[in-house]
Amino acid sequence: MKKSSNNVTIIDVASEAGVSYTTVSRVINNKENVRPETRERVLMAMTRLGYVVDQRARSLAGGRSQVIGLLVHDVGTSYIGEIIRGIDAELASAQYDLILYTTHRRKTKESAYVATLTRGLADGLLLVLPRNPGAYLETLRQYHFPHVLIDHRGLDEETPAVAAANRQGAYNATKYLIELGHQRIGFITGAMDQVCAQDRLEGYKAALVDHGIAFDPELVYEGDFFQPSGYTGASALLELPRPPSAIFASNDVSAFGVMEAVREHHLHIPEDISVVGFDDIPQAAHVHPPLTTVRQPLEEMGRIATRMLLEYIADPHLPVERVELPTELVIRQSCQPPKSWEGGG
Amino acid sequence: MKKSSNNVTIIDVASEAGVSYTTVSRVINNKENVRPETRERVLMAMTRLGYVVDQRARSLAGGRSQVIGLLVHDVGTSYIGEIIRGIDAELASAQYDLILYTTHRRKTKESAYVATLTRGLADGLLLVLPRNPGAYLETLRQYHFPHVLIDHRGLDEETPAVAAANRQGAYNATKYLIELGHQRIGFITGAMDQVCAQDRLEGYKAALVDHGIAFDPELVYEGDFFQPSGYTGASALLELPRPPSAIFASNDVSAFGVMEAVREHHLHIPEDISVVGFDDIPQAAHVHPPLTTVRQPLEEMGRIATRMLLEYIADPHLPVERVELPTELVIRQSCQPPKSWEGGG
DNA sequence: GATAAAATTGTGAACGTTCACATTACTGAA
DNA sequence: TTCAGTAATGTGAACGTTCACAATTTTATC
Repeated sequence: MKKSSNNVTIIDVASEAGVSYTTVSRVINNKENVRPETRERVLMAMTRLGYVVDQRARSLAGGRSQVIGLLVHDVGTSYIGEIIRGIDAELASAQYDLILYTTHRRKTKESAYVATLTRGLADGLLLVLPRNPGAYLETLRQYHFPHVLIDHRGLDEETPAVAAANRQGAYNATKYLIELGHQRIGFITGAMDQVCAQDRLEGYKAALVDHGIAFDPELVYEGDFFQPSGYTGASALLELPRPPSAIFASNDVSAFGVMEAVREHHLHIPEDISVVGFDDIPQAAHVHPPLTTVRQPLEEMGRIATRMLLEYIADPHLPVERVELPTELVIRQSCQPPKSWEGGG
Repeated sequence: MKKSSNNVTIIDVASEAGVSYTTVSRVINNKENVRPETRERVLMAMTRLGYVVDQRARSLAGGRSQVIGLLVHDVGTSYIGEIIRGIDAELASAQYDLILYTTHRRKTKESAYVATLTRGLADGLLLVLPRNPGAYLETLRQYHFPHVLIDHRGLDEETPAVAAANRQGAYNATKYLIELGHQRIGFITGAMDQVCAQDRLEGYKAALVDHGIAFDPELVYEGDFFQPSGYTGASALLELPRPPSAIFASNDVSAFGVMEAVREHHLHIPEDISVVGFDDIPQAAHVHPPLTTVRQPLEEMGRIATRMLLEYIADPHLPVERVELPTELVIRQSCQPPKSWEGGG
């Protein structure tokens, strides 16, 4: 790496301070049993020489690397962005750094990849919404490598995880639409290989049933959480012989697609059709009209997962913890009672 | 770190394959002068034992860490997200990983912090829009640590950098508005301690002058690139005795703030007032009406900067390269000729 | 003032690699 | 067959730490 010539090491500091290198190490790591004046002398020498610890060496020798890994499939979405923000905040106070692994890029066998991670620089791993968690989790568990899942319930009860109350959120949003008077409510699903997408669909169905509305498969369009799927899904729903008076999309981004489709059909939100999203990403408040959506506490999820992970790193034998954070319906201006509705309740 | 017991090292592989550990190292690093059958044997042993290289040891011993650092002040914005996407794509093909450093969090002296970075795991550093580049760049240069600036021109011609043609972009957008017939064009600046914000203001001014329109300081509101500043700026401009017929915001996010303010004044875009942004972040296309904006090739900037950085890492003595990528006016539906305008040109 | 106990400091090895150099094995020409 | 020259492999040290343990100093107790 040839990191310049002025690599001042623990040994340089030691001779500058007139002590052994172990003592310097003790000072760095705030170990006890160092005489105050010695500590002081070492500290002085360190600043005088501009010493800074080499994480690689430290980690190799058995310490912590002070780095945690974050495994995501795509950076750059505001969904991930919000989560990272929470992680970062929590990491900052623990003096940890963050290494980013994106899954979409590797060709290697997933489990082999995870093995690399565990040998790598990270002390622990955060996984956001992994596509095929099986491959990862098994390896991680086998290596006893600290890890926490975000926005995913994992394979079984033995996986530490932080998720949102997806089912409940979808239930409440659907209930809200029903109570506004909607009877035909379209639903755009997320990527159905993901548990959260399944949960949201379930919540939607449950609310219908609980309110005496028959579930109509015709009103459900299988999407994938991306905007185009919201667009095509809504287009299909709007062209039904009996179109819905409201559409509930499984995330905000696909709700934006729905809004686009509605506009192209020369209909207005919320006068002609109500729209609800899920996530409450920042721009949900800033589209027109502002989107009513189910708020997922993304930043907090990142925060809590990080806190859990740091605890596992400190003590790998802590019991498995699984957190489900509440979701909250954020009512904005994209919903109103359907046109045909004659009031009452 | 206690990374499980099954830490298979180069030495285990060596004895499994019946060669010395150096030979294994040679195979791993694809060095020449290894007999094909020996190589084969080592490879077999590696897979059999599930060997995976320890980056920390490799890096310590003088190799590459295969990690580059990314210094940003805030993750979670789609501006950064787009850039990261480009970086990530480029890194993937080079088998590099990405470590994220956020500046807003450290209390330590900036230059001391950078020193840490250079001793850390990264082989090089990418800096996105640093707040006070002086502190960083001096240290980096002094340490001969490979680095590339993104979206910032740096202190002098000696800093490798990738930026966008901010001045030209602002010029063209302003010109576009003028050619639509606008004479009073409001301008919301970015954070004026940043060069890109200064450049955009300059481009705006230059276009006015070139088209014989006197620059009116009353029409310029000093913002900070965030949405609220766009909102308050536009509110102020709209309440002027002679309000502008178009507002040009220095980035998309503040343009969203402008749109909000326009709506609150019960005016319509583009009928009553035209709005232009800068950046072309993904949601610019999805607000209502879709925002006309100056496209900055964010992803490409990340990509190119990364490619440059990797070259510097491979050969630190390469000459300093400075790239300015063109910007492009993306015309959507947020602009039209002003109401009062009677055609002609 | 001697002695054990406790606090402080130092020593040596280890972590898993890469690199410079030394050694051995192989090739082909005299 | 012998010798040089090259290709292939091995050896030893180094990278900068931490950790277990050994050695030393200080403190407290009688």
